[in-house]
Amino acid sequence: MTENETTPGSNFITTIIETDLKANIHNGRLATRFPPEPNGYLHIGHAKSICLNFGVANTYNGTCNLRFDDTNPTKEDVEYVDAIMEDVRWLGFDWDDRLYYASDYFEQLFAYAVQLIQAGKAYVDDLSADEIRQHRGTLTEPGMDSPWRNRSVEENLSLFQGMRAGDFEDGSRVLRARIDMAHPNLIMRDPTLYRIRKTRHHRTGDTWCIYPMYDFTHCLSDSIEGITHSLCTLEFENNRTLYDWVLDNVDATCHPQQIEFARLNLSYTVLSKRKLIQLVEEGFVDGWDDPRMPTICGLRRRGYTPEAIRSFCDRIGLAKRDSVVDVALLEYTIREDLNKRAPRVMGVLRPLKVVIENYPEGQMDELEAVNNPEDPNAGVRKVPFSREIYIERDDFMENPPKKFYRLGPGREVRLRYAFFVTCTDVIKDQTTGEVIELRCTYDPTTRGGDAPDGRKVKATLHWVSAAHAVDAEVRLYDRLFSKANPDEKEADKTYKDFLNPEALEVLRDCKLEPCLADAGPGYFCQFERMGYFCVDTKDSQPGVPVFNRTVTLRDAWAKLQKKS
RNA sequence: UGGGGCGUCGUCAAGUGGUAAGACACAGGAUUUUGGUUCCUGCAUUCGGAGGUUCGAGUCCUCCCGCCCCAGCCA
Repeated sequence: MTENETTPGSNFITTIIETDLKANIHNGRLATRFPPEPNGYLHIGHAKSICLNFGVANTYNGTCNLRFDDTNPTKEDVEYVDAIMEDVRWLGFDWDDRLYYASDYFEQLFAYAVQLIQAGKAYVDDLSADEIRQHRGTLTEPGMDSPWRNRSVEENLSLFQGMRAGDFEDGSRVLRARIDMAHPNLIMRDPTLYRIRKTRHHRTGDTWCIYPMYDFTHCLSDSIEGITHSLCTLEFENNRTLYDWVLDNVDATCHPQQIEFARLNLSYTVLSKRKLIQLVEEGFVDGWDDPRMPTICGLRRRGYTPEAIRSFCDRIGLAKRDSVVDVALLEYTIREDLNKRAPRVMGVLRPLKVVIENYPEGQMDELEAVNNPEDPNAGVRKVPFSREIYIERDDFMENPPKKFYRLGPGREVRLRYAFFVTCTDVIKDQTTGEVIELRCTYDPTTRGGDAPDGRKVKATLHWVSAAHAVDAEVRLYDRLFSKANPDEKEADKTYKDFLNPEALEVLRDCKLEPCLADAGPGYFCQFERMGYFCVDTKDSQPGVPVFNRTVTLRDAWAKLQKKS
């Protein structure tokens, strides 16, 4: 990847980093980390964090670790760690040998907890979860000390060892930091450090039955790894006080700086893990990699490229204010990337048969077509033309309105790279009145698409020779929600009520150019005038391709129609 | 109404006391064998509001308003 693709623009975090580097705060060292919990699939919001963390490491000659924050065995699974690694790699980032797991630090973390107990700064509490909540107080009232808050160091030590040894049941006791039950920041009212969970962990198995909490684990993991700047999202701002407290009250040598930034919100989509899970589990989509999903694997299957996603992340900026980025920007970045790279091909999605009456039966012509007008190196190809072809149903109107430039009775248009044709007759279904076929004549002197007499035509249509067409299924994808902010409160409605029924339309008798017969997974192209498409990685079979629409082309005509 | 944050164009976002970048979106126009691409043009006399300091304020001060986060043995 090129330098500027991974170089986020200047923002408040790069400003801090540059200042720190200049001041030699960490001996000129920069170390970041991307710390996902392996309890779900990565989505475009994670991509923002990945691009930030790996991006600044690249820019400032630092390092970025991949660390799994796997401290809650009830929610986590190796399925997710594998998927996360695949997605980070696919996005174009490399952690070299710096792959870590918080669970690797369980023994060290336990020792740090013992330090806290020995210093009288942590205690074993026998209160139930309910009682702890009741003792916590409220936003405006101070909490109350637990009756177990003043146990001796010896008793705490022995109890904590007992917790580790499995002597107590889940939920019967926790280890708590001994801070201040009247602290104005609720996070600091004797936060839980360890809980008992007799659950098998996907990496440590049954070695442990007590597991450290996020607030205790994260800062120490950062410290152990020598992280210099610990970048996280805004909802952890309150936790920073505890992050610093733990590091200040234990003999940690490295004290990273936690900096919070606003998480990504995208219009017309939801990004909360809880909602994404619901969409999958309740069958609103076909899985985590459903091309309608904002997950990395969904976007990948949809045809988004790593380059486009990185470009998007660079363009959205970074700040501390809550914001909603317009999904149009994401669509812009994929078009921008594919425009330069996608080969052009003709594909008729909703076919309408056209017979060229003055073109000899049984004859065939091979026309030369440019593979990509944006890329001379892409070369040319031959496209077969014959008496019977298909054009797009939307490219013909029996009673064309004012600004409709395409085909109509008696009108002449250009078939791309082929000939000028004029519509001479419209054939309809006797009973339904539906247009089922068009009769045209062609001008043989316009071969290639230019008229020797210099006459012009208002439209150029894509087409496919009927005899040579490849039949294919094409899936038209669109935005998952029809409402810009699906989370906005509206009388007894939830985001699920705003799912866009047109987010998926399956077309089964599409006619594609013959060169697409062997297109396999990984192939992407532009169907001229229609949009960018890619071969579906799951449902496509050799010889029977399935294409996914990644994004439409910008469409001035559609915009005009919408207006009227 | 405890504490922590945040308010600059429709949407993101620069700006760090010297006279409001850029991008997307939108609207015009030009070129075009994709109503695509590309190229031009327009798009905040004003920075949540009101006062104040200053020769000068989006930037500093005061007060007010609005939004977000925190009462998991989740992360």
